[in-house]
Amino acid sequence: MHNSGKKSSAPNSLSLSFELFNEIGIVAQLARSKLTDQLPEGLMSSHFGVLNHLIRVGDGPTPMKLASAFQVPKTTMTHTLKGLVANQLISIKPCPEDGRSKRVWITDAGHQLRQQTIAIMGPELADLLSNIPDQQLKIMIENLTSIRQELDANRSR
Amino acid sequence: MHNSGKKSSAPNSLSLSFELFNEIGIVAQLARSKLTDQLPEGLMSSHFGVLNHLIRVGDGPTPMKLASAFQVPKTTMTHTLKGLVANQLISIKPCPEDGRSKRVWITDAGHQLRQQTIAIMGPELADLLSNIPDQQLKIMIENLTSIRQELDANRSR
DNA sequence: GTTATATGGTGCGATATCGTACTAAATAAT
DNA sequence: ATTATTTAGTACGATATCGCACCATATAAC
Repeated sequence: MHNSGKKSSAPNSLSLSFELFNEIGIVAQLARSKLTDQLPEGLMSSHFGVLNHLIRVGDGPTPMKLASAFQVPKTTMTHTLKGLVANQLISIKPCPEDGRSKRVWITDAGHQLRQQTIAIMGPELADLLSNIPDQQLKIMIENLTSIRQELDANRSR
Repeated sequence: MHNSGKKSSAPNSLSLSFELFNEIGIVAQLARSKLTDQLPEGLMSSHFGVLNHLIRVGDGPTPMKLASAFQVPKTTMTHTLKGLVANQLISIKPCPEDGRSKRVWITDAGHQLRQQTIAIMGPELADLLSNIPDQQLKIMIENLTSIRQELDANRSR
Protein backbone atom coordinates (compact mmCIF):
# COMPACT_ATOMS: atom_id res chain seq x y z
CA MET A 1 0.00 0.00 0.00
CA HIS A 2 1.78 3.04 -1.22
CA ASN A 3 -0.08 6.13 -2.28
CA SER A 4 -2.57 4.05 -4.14
CA GLY A 5 -3.90 6.80 -6.35
CA LYS A 6 -7.33 8.10 -5.48
CA LYS A 7 -5.83 11.13 -3.80
CA SER A 8 -2.45 12.76 -4.06
CA SER A 9 -0.25 13.45 -1.06
CA ALA A 10 0.56 16.90 -2.26
CA PRO A 11 3.42 18.71 -0.49
CA ASN A 12 1.04 20.53 1.78
CA SER A 13 -0.54 17.26 2.83
CA LEU A 14 2.60 16.54 4.76
CA SER A 15 2.21 19.40 7.16
CA LEU A 16 -1.51 18.72 7.27
CA SER A 17 -0.72 15.19 8.37
CA PHE A 18 1.35 16.37 11.28
CA GLU A 19 -1.19 18.92 12.24
CA LEU A 20 -3.95 16.35 12.20
CA PHE A 21 -2.12 13.85 14.37
CA ASN A 22 -1.07 16.62 16.67
CA GLU A 23 -4.66 17.69 17.23
CA ILE A 24 -5.79 14.11 17.60
CA GLY A 25 -3.21 13.55 20.30
CA ILE A 26 -4.11 16.63 22.29
CA VAL A 27 -7.85 16.07 22.09
CA ALA A 28 -7.38 12.47 23.14
CA GLN A 29 -5.37 13.54 26.14
CA LEU A 30 -7.84 16.19 27.23
CA ALA A 31 -10.78 13.84 26.85
CA ARG A 32 -8.96 11.13 28.74
CA SER A 33 -8.20 13.54 31.52
CA LYS A 34 -11.80 14.71 31.68
CA LEU A 35 -13.04 11.16 31.84
CA THR A 36 -10.61 10.22 34.58
CA ASP A 37 -11.85 13.18 36.60
CA GLN A 38 -15.36 11.76 36.47
CA LEU A 39 -14.39 8.30 37.65
CA PRO A 40 -14.14 7.17 41.28
CA GLU A 41 -10.78 7.30 42.98
CA GLY A 42 -8.43 4.65 41.69
CA LEU A 43 -10.06 4.22 38.30
CA MET A 44 -8.81 5.56 35.01
CA SER A 45 -9.95 5.88 31.45
CA SER A 46 -8.38 2.52 30.71
CA HIS A 47 -10.69 0.88 33.23
CA PHE A 48 -13.72 2.60 31.84
CA GLY A 49 -12.68 1.65 28.34
CA VAL A 50 -12.81 -2.01 29.22
CA LEU A 51 -16.21 -1.73 30.88
CA ASN A 52 -17.53 0.13 27.88
CA HIS A 53 -16.10 -2.42 25.52
CA LEU A 54 -17.66 -5.30 27.43
CA ILE A 55 -21.06 -3.72 26.99
CA ARG A 56 -20.66 -2.55 23.44
CA VAL A 57 -18.98 -5.54 21.93
CA GLY A 58 -20.21 -8.22 24.26
CA ASP A 59 -19.36 -10.04 27.41
CA GLY A 60 -16.84 -12.81 27.90
CA PRO A 61 -13.76 -11.98 25.84
CA THR A 62 -10.32 -13.22 26.80
CA PRO A 63 -7.79 -10.74 28.18
CA MET A 64 -5.79 -11.18 24.99
CA LYS A 65 -8.77 -10.17 22.91
CA LEU A 66 -9.17 -7.07 25.01
CA ALA A 67 -5.49 -6.25 24.73
CA SER A 68 -5.62 -6.38 20.97
CA ALA A 69 -8.89 -4.48 20.86
CA PHE A 70 -7.25 -1.61 22.72
CA GLN A 71 -3.88 -2.15 21.11
CA VAL A 72 -2.03 -2.32 24.39
CA PRO A 73 0.53 -4.91 25.46
CA LYS A 74 -1.00 -7.86 27.21
CA THR A 75 0.84 -7.03 30.40
CA THR A 76 -0.91 -3.70 30.46
CA MET A 77 -4.26 -5.40 30.10
CA THR A 78 -3.43 -7.83 32.90
CA HIS A 79 -2.75 -4.85 35.12
CA THR A 80 -5.89 -2.99 34.09
CA LEU A 81 -8.05 -6.05 34.67
CA LYS A 82 -6.49 -6.55 38.07
CA GLY A 83 -7.67 -3.09 39.04
CA LEU A 84 -11.17 -3.78 37.77
CA VAL A 85 -11.33 -7.03 39.69
CA ALA A 86 -10.12 -5.29 42.84
CA ASN A 87 -13.02 -2.89 42.46
CA GLN A 88 -15.38 -5.77 41.71
CA LEU A 89 -16.38 -4.27 38.39
CA ILE A 90 -15.53 -7.41 36.43
CA SER A 91 -14.98 -11.05 37.23
CA ILE A 92 -12.49 -13.30 35.51
CA LYS A 93 -13.12 -17.00 35.09
CA PRO A 94 -11.14 -19.73 33.40
CA CYS A 95 -12.04 -20.46 29.81
CA PRO A 96 -13.69 -23.86 29.37
CA GLU A 97 -12.45 -24.41 25.82
CA ASP A 98 -8.87 -23.31 26.34
CA GLY A 99 -6.91 -24.05 29.48
CA ARG A 100 -4.52 -21.17 28.81
CA SER A 101 -7.22 -18.54 28.52
CA LYS A 102 -9.57 -16.79 30.85
CA ARG A 103 -12.76 -14.94 30.19
CA VAL A 104 -13.84 -11.53 31.40
CA TRP A 105 -17.36 -10.77 32.61
CA ILE A 106 -18.77 -7.48 33.74
CA THR A 107 -20.52 -7.38 37.10
CA ASP A 108 -23.65 -5.50 38.04
CA ALA A 109 -21.52 -2.88 39.72
CA GLY A 110 -19.50 -2.56 36.54
CA HIS A 111 -22.60 -2.14 34.49
CA GLN A 112 -23.84 0.46 36.90
CA LEU A 113 -20.62 2.46 36.92
CA ARG A 114 -20.51 2.50 33.15
CA GLN A 115 -24.10 3.63 32.92
CA GLN A 116 -23.60 6.35 35.46
CA THR A 117 -20.42 7.61 33.79
CA ILE A 118 -22.11 7.77 30.44
CA ALA A 119 -24.95 9.71 31.94
CA ILE A 120 -22.49 12.35 33.10
CA MET A 121 -20.05 12.36 30.21
CA GLY A 122 -22.49 11.90 27.36
CA PRO A 123 -24.08 15.32 27.50
CA GLU A 124 -20.72 16.99 28.06
CA LEU A 125 -19.24 15.35 25.01
CA ALA A 126 -22.31 16.06 22.93
CA ASP A 127 -22.09 19.66 24.03
CA LEU A 128 -18.49 19.88 22.87
CA LEU A 129 -19.62 18.71 19.47
CA SER A 130 -22.76 20.76 19.29
CA ASN A 131 -21.24 23.16 16.81
CA ILE A 132 -20.30 20.43 14.42
CA PRO A 133 -22.90 19.17 11.97
CA ASP A 134 -23.76 15.51 12.28
CA GLN A 135 -22.67 14.87 8.76
CA GLN A 136 -19.18 16.15 9.51
CA LEU A 137 -19.07 14.03 12.64
CA LYS A 138 -19.86 10.99 10.59
CA ILE A 139 -17.17 11.85 8.09
CA MET A 140 -14.67 12.30 10.88
CA ILE A 141 -15.55 8.96 12.38
CA GLU A 142 -15.31 7.26 9.04
CA ASN A 143 -11.93 8.74 8.33
CA LEU A 144 -10.59 8.01 11.79
CA THR A 145 -11.80 4.44 11.51
CA SER A 146 -10.05 4.08 8.20
CA ILE A 147 -6.85 5.52 9.67
CA ARG A 148 -7.09 3.19 12.63
CA GLN A 149 -7.54 0.19 10.42
CA GLU A 150 -4.49 1.05 8.37
CA LEU A 151 -2.48 1.61 11.50
CA ASP A 152 -3.73 -1.70 12.84
CA ALA A 153 -2.72 -3.48 9.68
CA ASN A 154 0.94 -2.51 10.04
CA ARG A 155 1.04 -3.47 13.67
CA SER A 156 2.69 -6.38 15.45
CA ARG A 157 0.88 -6.31 18.79
CA MET B 1 -21.57 27.59 26.65
CA HIS B 2 -24.51 25.28 26.54
CA ASN B 3 -25.82 23.95 23.29
CA SER B 4 -25.70 27.37 21.76
CA GLY B 5 -28.03 26.60 18.91
CA LYS B 6 -26.46 26.31 15.47
CA LYS B 7 -26.72 22.54 15.61
CA SER B 8 -28.90 20.19 17.60
CA SER B 9 -27.50 17.43 19.75
CA ALA B 10 -30.03 14.96 18.48
CA PRO B 11 -30.35 11.67 20.36
CA ASN B 12 -28.11 9.89 17.87
CA SER B 13 -25.45 12.52 18.37
CA LEU B 14 -24.83 11.06 21.78
CA SER B 15 -23.65 7.71 20.53
CA LEU B 16 -21.82 9.49 17.73
CA SER B 17 -19.97 11.49 20.38
CA PHE B 18 -18.76 8.40 22.15
CA GLU B 19 -17.80 6.77 18.93
CA LEU B 20 -15.83 9.79 17.84
CA PHE B 21 -13.87 10.09 21.07
CA ASN B 22 -13.31 6.39 21.07
CA GLU B 23 -11.75 6.50 17.63
CA ILE B 24 -9.73 9.56 18.51
CA GLY B 25 -8.31 7.78 21.52
CA ILE B 26 -7.34 4.65 19.65
CA VAL B 27 -5.79 6.48 16.72
CA ALA B 28 -3.83 8.68 19.12
CA GLN B 29 -2.50 5.65 20.91
CA LEU B 30 -1.49 3.85 17.73
CA ALA B 31 0.20 6.92 16.33
CA ARG B 32 2.01 7.52 19.59
CA SER B 33 3.21 3.96 19.62
CA LYS B 34 4.40 4.17 16.03
CA LEU B 35 6.27 7.36 16.76
CA THR B 36 7.92 5.92 19.86
CA ASP B 37 9.11 2.98 17.78
CA GLN B 38 10.92 5.38 15.48
CA LEU B 39 12.72 7.22 18.25
CA PRO B 40 16.08 6.25 19.75
CA GLU B 41 16.11 4.15 22.89
CA GLY B 42 14.96 6.11 25.92
CA LEU B 43 12.92 8.68 24.04
CA MET B 44 9.16 8.79 23.78
CA SER B 45 6.52 10.68 21.91
CA SER B 46 6.42 13.21 24.73
CA HIS B 47 10.06 14.06 24.12
CA PHE B 48 9.53 14.42 20.41
CA GLY B 49 6.48 16.53 21.04
CA VAL B 50 8.55 19.08 22.90
CA LEU B 51 11.23 19.21 20.24
CA ASN B 52 8.61 19.64 17.59
CA HIS B 53 6.91 22.36 19.55
CA LEU B 54 10.16 24.25 20.04
CA ILE B 55 10.62 24.38 16.30
CA ARG B 56 7.06 25.05 15.31
CA VAL B 57 6.13 27.62 17.91
CA GLY B 58 9.54 29.02 18.64
CA ASP B 59 12.48 28.65 20.92
CA GLY B 60 12.82 29.72 24.51
CA PRO B 61 9.51 29.03 26.28
CA THR B 62 9.34 28.38 30.01
CA PRO B 63 8.62 24.85 31.22
CA MET B 64 5.25 26.09 32.45
CA LYS B 65 4.37 27.32 29.00
CA LEU B 66 5.25 23.94 27.58
CA ALA B 67 3.22 22.16 30.23
CA SER B 68 0.15 24.16 29.40
CA ALA B 69 0.73 23.80 25.68
CA PHE B 70 0.65 20.05 26.06
CA GLN B 71 -1.90 20.13 28.84
CA VAL B 72 0.16 18.01 31.17
CA PRO B 73 0.93 18.68 34.84
CA LYS B 74 4.03 20.71 35.35
CA THR B 75 5.71 17.84 37.16
CA THR B 76 5.31 15.74 34.06
CA MET B 77 6.96 18.42 31.98
CA THR B 78 9.82 18.70 34.46
CA HIS B 79 10.40 15.00 34.04
CA THR B 80 10.18 15.09 30.25
CA LEU B 81 12.60 17.99 30.05
CA LYS B 82 15.00 16.18 32.34
CA GLY B 83 15.10 13.34 29.83
CA LEU B 84 15.71 15.71 26.94
CA VAL B 85 18.53 17.41 28.80
CA ALA B 86 20.07 14.05 29.62
CA ASN B 87 20.12 13.33 25.90
CA GLN B 88 21.45 16.80 25.16
CA LEU B 89 18.53 17.59 22.90
CA ILE B 90 17.62 20.76 24.75
CA SER B 91 19.32 23.08 27.17
CA ILE B 92 17.63 24.89 30.03
CA LYS B 93 18.80 28.26 31.22
CA PRO B 94 17.51 30.61 33.88
CA CYS B 95 15.09 33.27 32.73
CA PRO B 96 16.53 36.78 32.89
CA GLU B 97 13.20 38.52 33.45
CA ASP B 98 11.81 36.16 36.06
CA GLY B 99 13.89 34.55 38.76
CA ARG B 100 11.38 31.74 39.22
CA SER B 101 11.36 30.70 35.60
CA LYS B 102 13.69 28.97 33.23
CA ARG B 103 13.79 28.90 29.48
CA VAL B 104 14.11 25.97 27.14
CA TRP B 105 16.27 25.96 24.06
CA ILE B 106 16.70 23.26 21.48
CA THR B 107 20.22 22.13 20.65
CA ASP B 108 21.63 21.24 17.28
CA ALA B 109 21.29 17.58 18.15
CA GLY B 110 17.64 18.21 19.04
CA HIS B 111 17.05 19.96 15.78
CA GLN B 112 18.68 17.11 13.96
CA LEU B 113 16.70 14.39 15.69
CA ARG B 114 13.48 16.18 14.99
CA GLN B 115 14.34 16.62 11.35
CA GLN B 116 15.33 13.03 10.96
CA THR B 117 12.19 11.76 12.68
CA ILE B 118 9.98 13.88 10.49
CA ALA B 119 11.75 12.57 7.43
CA ILE B 120 10.78 9.06 8.45
CA MET B 121 7.35 9.64 9.92
CA GLY B 122 6.10 12.25 7.50
CA PRO B 123 5.68 10.03 4.49
CA GLU B 124 4.19 7.27 6.62
CA LEU B 125 1.59 9.57 8.06
CA ALA B 126 0.84 11.10 4.70
CA ASP B 127 0.44 7.63 3.31
CA LEU B 128 -2.08 6.76 6.00
CA LEU B 129 -4.10 9.76 4.93
CA SER B 130 -3.69 9.33 1.22
CA ASN B 131 -7.24 8.07 0.82
CA ILE B 132 -8.70 11.12 2.48
CA PRO B 133 -9.28 14.23 0.38
CA ASP B 134 -7.40 17.30 1.52
CA GLN B 135 -10.60 19.15 2.05
CA GLN B 136 -11.82 16.57 4.52
CA LEU B 137 -8.49 16.68 6.30
CA LYS B 138 -8.86 20.38 6.71
CA ILE B 139 -12.37 19.99 8.05
CA MET B 140 -11.18 17.39 10.52
CA ILE B 141 -8.38 19.62 11.72
CA GLU B 142 -10.72 22.56 12.09
CA ASN B 143 -13.21 20.55 14.07
CA LEU B 144 -10.58 18.96 16.26
CA THR B 145 -9.09 22.36 16.95
CA SER B 146 -12.48 23.68 17.92
CA ILE B 147 -13.03 20.70 20.22
CA ARG B 148 -9.63 21.18 21.77
CA GLN B 149 -10.25 24.83 22.41
CA GLU B 150 -13.52 24.11 24.14
CA LEU B 151 -11.89 21.42 26.21
CA ASP B 152 -9.09 23.82 27.05
CA ALA B 153 -11.53 26.46 28.14
CA ASN B 154 -13.04 24.24 30.84
CA ARG B 155 -9.68 23.14 32.11
CA SER B 156 -7.82 24.02 35.30
CA ARG B 157 -4.31 22.95 34.40
C1' DG C 1 7.86 48.37 53.68
C1' DT C 2 5.62 44.39 55.37
C1' DT C 3 2.59 40.80 54.78
C1' DA C 4 -0.48 37.90 52.01
C1' DT C 5 -1.24 35.65 47.89
C1' DA C 6 -0.08 33.77 43.41
C1' DT C 7 3.13 31.56 40.31
C1' DG C 8 7.21 28.61 38.50
C1' DG C 9 9.71 24.82 39.52
C1' DT C 10 11.20 20.51 41.95
C1' DG C 11 11.15 16.29 45.23
C1' DC C 12 8.68 12.44 46.39
C1' DG C 13 5.44 8.68 46.47
C1' DA C 14 1.77 6.11 43.95
C1' DT C 15 0.19 4.09 40.00
C1' DA C 16 0.07 3.20 34.71
C1' DT C 17 2.38 1.52 30.92
C1' DC C 18 5.54 -1.29 28.71
C1' DG C 19 9.50 -4.64 27.56
C1' DT C 20 11.66 -8.95 28.89
C1' DA C 21 11.58 -13.29 30.69
C1' DC C 22 9.04 -17.05 32.31
C1' DT C 23 5.24 -20.86 32.93
C1' DA C 24 1.46 -23.56 31.26
C1' DA C 25 -1.33 -25.16 27.74
C1' DA C 26 -2.42 -25.90 22.89
C1' DT C 27 -0.94 -26.94 18.25
C1' DA C 28 2.36 -28.51 14.66
C1' DA C 29 6.08 -31.36 13.09
C1' DT C 30 8.22 -35.58 12.93
C1' DA D 1 3.88 -40.52 20.98
C1' DT D 2 7.49 -37.23 21.43
C1' DT D 3 9.29 -32.95 20.52
C1' DA D 4 9.15 -28.19 18.72
C1' DT D 5 6.65 -24.16 18.15
C1' DT D 6 3.04 -21.03 19.15
C1' DT D 7 -0.09 -18.75 22.22
C1' DA D 8 -2.33 -16.92 26.83
C1' DG D 9 -1.23 -15.16 30.86
C1' DT D 10 1.78 -13.50 34.67
C1' DA D 11 5.97 -11.75 37.40
C1' DC D 12 9.20 -8.35 37.55
C1' DG D 13 11.86 -4.26 36.65
C1' DA D 14 12.18 0.33 34.30
C1' DT D 15 10.24 4.45 33.15
C1' DA D 16 6.14 7.83 32.39
C1' DT D 17 2.58 10.26 34.39
C1' DC D 18 0.44 12.49 38.00
C1' DG D 19 -1.07 14.44 42.65
C1' DC D 20 0.67 16.57 46.78
C1' DA D 21 3.81 19.06 49.44
C1' DC D 22 7.38 22.20 49.44
C1' DC D 23 10.62 26.20 48.26
C1' DA D 24 11.81 30.47 45.86
C1' DT D 25 10.42 34.43 43.59
C1' DA D 26 7.11 37.69 42.03
C1' DT D 27 2.92 40.35 42.60
C1' DA D 28 -0.92 42.36 45.32
C1' DA D 29 -2.87 44.30 49.54
C1' DC D 30 -2.41 47.16 53.15
